[in-house]
Amino acid sequence: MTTLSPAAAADRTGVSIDTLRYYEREGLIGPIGRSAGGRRVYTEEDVFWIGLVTCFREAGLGIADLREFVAILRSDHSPQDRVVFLRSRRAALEERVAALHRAIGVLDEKIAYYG
Amino acid sequence: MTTLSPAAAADRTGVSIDTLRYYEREGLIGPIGRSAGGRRVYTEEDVFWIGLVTCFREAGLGIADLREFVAILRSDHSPQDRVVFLRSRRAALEERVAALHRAIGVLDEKIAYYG
DNA sequence: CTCGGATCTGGAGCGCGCTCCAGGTCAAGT
DNA sequence: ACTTGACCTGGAGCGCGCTCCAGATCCGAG
Repeated sequence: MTTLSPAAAADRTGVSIDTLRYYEREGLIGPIGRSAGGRRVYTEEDVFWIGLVTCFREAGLGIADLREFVAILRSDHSPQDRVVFLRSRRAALEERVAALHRAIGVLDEKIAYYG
Repeated sequence: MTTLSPAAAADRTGVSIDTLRYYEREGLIGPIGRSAGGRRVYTEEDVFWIGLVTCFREAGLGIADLREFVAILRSDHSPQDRVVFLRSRRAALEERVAALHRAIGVLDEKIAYYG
């Protein structure tokens, strides 16, 4: 199984080493395995999960939101509970999309005015 | 012409008095007129402009972005320059929409998995 | 005229999400 | 063995966007 050093993981994910440690402290990823000497060893699975976290961060979710997300997915909640949670998160993201479209609409008005 | 006290303006716009002052300091709105005694007097036009700023804030634009936006719209730039700027802002917002859709897609996968 | 609530200013404080630093450890090359 | 560089931990620092506070001023109600 291929594993990655902290530097390699940072390179692969586009997330800085400091931020990877921060995410781990906050419970968003990991816990990450360690080598005999105590260095972090990232698996492909870790990298995948970091990708998910990054995706949500880019979408504007906060650290607390993601912590909750991780907690729900890893807990022993029923599939129904998970779906309820996931749908509520989805609705929140749709509302952000709507806010963006409102702003884009304003820009389009201005562009039409000057264009 | 109807004008509004700070409290009324805050009530109408949903923006706190402190934040209205902050936006004014930062050059996002105003300058707001003053009464004989030095209190702020908000016009309907001010309220409209605050609405625009709020719209962009809700869409995730930062204070610096909005300051630039205001500066461009108020300056004597040519219509072409304004349109170029507005289009670049529009593209940035579209990218945010794309990021949100990626995240929504991830949620949909999870929902499909559990649902 | 007095009282109390709204507002003023300048500046401090705060939560978030990193980012950086000091001081020490581990590991590979020479 | 020695050097060098990546990595470790705990904690400080920072930029953003407010939010709150102290102390002073204004102004409408009684």
